[in-house]
Amino acid sequence: MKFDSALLYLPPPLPPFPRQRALDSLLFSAISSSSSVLQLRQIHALLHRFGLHASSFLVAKLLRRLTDLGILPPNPYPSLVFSQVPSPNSFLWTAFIRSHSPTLSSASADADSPLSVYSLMRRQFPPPPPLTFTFSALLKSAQSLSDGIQIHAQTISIGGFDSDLFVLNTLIDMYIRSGHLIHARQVFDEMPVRDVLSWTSLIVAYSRNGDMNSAAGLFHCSPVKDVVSWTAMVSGYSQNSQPREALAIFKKMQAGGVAFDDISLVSVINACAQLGTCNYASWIRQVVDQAGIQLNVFVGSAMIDMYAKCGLIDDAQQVFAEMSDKDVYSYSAMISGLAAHGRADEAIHLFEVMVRSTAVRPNRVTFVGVLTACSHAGFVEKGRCYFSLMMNEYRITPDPDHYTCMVDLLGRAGLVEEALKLVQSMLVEPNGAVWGALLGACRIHVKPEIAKIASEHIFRLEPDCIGNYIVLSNVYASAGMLDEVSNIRKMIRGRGLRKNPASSWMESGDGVIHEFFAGDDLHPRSKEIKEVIEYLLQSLRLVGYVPVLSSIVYDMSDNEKERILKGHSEKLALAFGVLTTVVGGVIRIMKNIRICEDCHLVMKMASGAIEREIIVRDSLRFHHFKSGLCSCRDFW
DNA sequence: CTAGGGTTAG
Repeated sequence: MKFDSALLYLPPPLPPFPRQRALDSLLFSAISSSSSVLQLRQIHALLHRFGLHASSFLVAKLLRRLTDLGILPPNPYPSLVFSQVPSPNSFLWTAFIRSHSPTLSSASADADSPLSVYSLMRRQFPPPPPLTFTFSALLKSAQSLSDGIQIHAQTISIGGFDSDLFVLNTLIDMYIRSGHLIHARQVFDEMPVRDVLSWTSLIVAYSRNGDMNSAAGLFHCSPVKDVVSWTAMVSGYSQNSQPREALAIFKKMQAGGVAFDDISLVSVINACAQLGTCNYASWIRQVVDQAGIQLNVFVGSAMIDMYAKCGLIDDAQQVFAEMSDKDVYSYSAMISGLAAHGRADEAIHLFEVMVRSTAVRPNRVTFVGVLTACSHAGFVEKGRCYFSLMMNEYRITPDPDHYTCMVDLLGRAGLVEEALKLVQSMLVEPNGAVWGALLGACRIHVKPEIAKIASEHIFRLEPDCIGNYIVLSNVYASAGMLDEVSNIRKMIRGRGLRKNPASSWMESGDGVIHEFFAGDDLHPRSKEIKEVIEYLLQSLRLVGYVPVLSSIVYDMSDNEKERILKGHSEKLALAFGVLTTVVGGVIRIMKNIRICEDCHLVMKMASGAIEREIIVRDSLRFHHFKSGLCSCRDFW
């Protein structure tokens, strides 16, 4: 039997008197705008008073509002509300089915599942005709593939809806949610008609799977594109760490005359954060301002994060101050940013303000930020306090990220044995980062025995990560264990790993990136760069600079060590900065590994000698060098 | 009434 679906969309029959219709719509909007169960109960009482509690129209709205507020069965209230309607229509049944959506908590008993409510509906006499919404509600609540297939079968057996665009889109969505992209794709391929939603759903699914090639292929073929599908591509690239592609597709979107909105910009801001350069930061700020986009929590948090990652921590703070609404993301982004810039006191202060004077509750990410702040500043006791505060007060079970912070905190402060004990006491399996933090501590404090333990785990977890081998080799070299050093070298060769070279780079005013490798003379201005370094180091010697030869752990003559130190890539970048930036301007350098002691000393002294602020972003954090001092207070 | 968004460690 087929239904004429057009008939089903007719509005409910008009009530006899206009007065009552006005009352209906008054109550309807009252329900829509109510934000608590108490209010809904009061409205429900009003429905009784006016004899409207049997109205499918109003009760369906009431049920949907209850569902949105999370008042779901097994709470008896929705069923009570429903049961007061003697002959519910299809809309009300659908709302009732929706209210049985399985949520976070109790796996609902079979008798309470949306599907069983649907069977109940079909057993009515005469059965209310199902709507496309009915199947969409069922599909949305499907928890498993078999649920979904069963529901899909129902739509076919009843007929009429098996080729409905809305139902099929929901079906695609169901397959994607249950992780069956291939089934989703099959439905998509067999659909008689597709709209922009069908295309976008699949594009997003592919990009969440990390498959941007398939996503881009689909996007390219899609005959209809709108701001949402374009944004899906931008965010796909940005979430898959392809910021340049994200920006490229955003520019294409603009060129195509598609107006962006705040949601699109969030992904673009994110891409700029990954690039970490000031030019893109100021470009996107202009785009945001010119378009008159409000700094809501999404745009604002993304912006805070971006400024922090571009080394513009003051701008990040300014955005934070400008935001009228702040949530846990905004606070976490600001706290992590301050932590990365070594401004631990401010990070901790902000955390205290947040918990004391706002209703914002910290989450696990917030604590990662607070703990990193402590570890970057060497606040051992404070770090311990926040770690237990997190567990005891906020009932957050520490995850490997939190342990990484704690191991780093203890280990860097010299409590390497305690850090090892902490790792061994973990209830969750330590990951590579946790062991890596411990290994890093062993390098600073030369603990070859513990380094051996850490590296055994880390080589198992991250066999291809070259950095770990190098750190271990440096520990052995510092301890004078030369046999072990050559063993590591053999290991690296045996596993076919290659060093990715240390490099530093700078962005010039026109946005071009200039990259330098240790000891290279590839840059066109290499000759001048060398001259600047020579001149700079010589003048620094006059005010007491002595090369930190211990930064080179390998066995060679002091002259050779000095020559190598001179060629470190951040020194090349510094010299290039001196040559190319305006007098008095900030010199910003980025670096793919950690800065060495000798370069750190040179940066400090140079910042005083040439009266320039120098900001170095190494692989872990920012150093702000100014007037002969570093923001890290020489603790890194 | 189904498609796109922000904070996380070595």
